[in-house]
Amino acid sequence: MVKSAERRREPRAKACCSAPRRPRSRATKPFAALFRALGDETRLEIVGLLAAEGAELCVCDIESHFDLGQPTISHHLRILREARVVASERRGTWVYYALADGVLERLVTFQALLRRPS
Amino acid sequence: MVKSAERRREPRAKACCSAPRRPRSRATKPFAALFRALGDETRLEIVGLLAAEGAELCVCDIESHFDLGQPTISHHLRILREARVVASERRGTWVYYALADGVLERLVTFQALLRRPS
DNA sequence: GGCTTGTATTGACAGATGTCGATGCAGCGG
DNA sequence: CCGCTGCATCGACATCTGTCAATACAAGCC
Repeated sequence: MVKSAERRREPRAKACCSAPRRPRSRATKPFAALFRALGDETRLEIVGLLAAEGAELCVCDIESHFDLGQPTISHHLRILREARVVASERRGTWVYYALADGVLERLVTFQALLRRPS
Repeated sequence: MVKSAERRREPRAKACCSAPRRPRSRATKPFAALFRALGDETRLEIVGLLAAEGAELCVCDIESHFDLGQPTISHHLRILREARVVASERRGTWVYYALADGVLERLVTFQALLRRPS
């Protein structure tokens, strides 16, 4: 019952938090915008849609999968575009959206940050 | 009989968007909460901190890295905990936080969803 | 030119979110 | 017992965000 091994840090010292404010170690910040863009069910579903198609979809195609107005879809697409999650290209009347290059790479890079012990 | 335009939306069938509303293909939804938790700079920095330490940190240790009040840090830690990004354990007076198991696996799973052509 | 369709932008609104100060609560030590 | 320290919760506030209706813009067709 008595856990002999206090993992780290014996609470002997009065102050546990003696660490003097490290210098903002990691480059995690550039990922916040990416995750914020992915942190909405509708947008994530759009991403899944584009991944499932493996190709491009025009806005009205995407819109037809949701019970949301066209301006709302356009709004979400803009957020995804500004986070470089998707890319758009106009062809004639239609604007086609597809997954942007490098999205998977960015996720892999973030994973590496988590994995590396230092 | 037109397809189920439940809302006030009546798609005039036309050229590009004839795709008949696929059945919500992917299981992307469970990831939205994860990404929402990661979609904040402070929280992402906390995650990077715990990954960098490769171990546990008590709240006051974490707090000392930010110019934010203790209740705010506690709030972010709760969000991370509820998204199962971190896990907490009380030992004596202190509560230690560490990266939760399975975070990397969840990211890998999401990547696989993006990678798979269908 | 006008008309029609597809998409983006604007303005407004309710609800969610990040932050703080104040307070509560749990453990430890006197 | 009492006080102290580390952490969580509460209440309030300002800001951000998702949604809509209305409108503007772009490109093709009559």
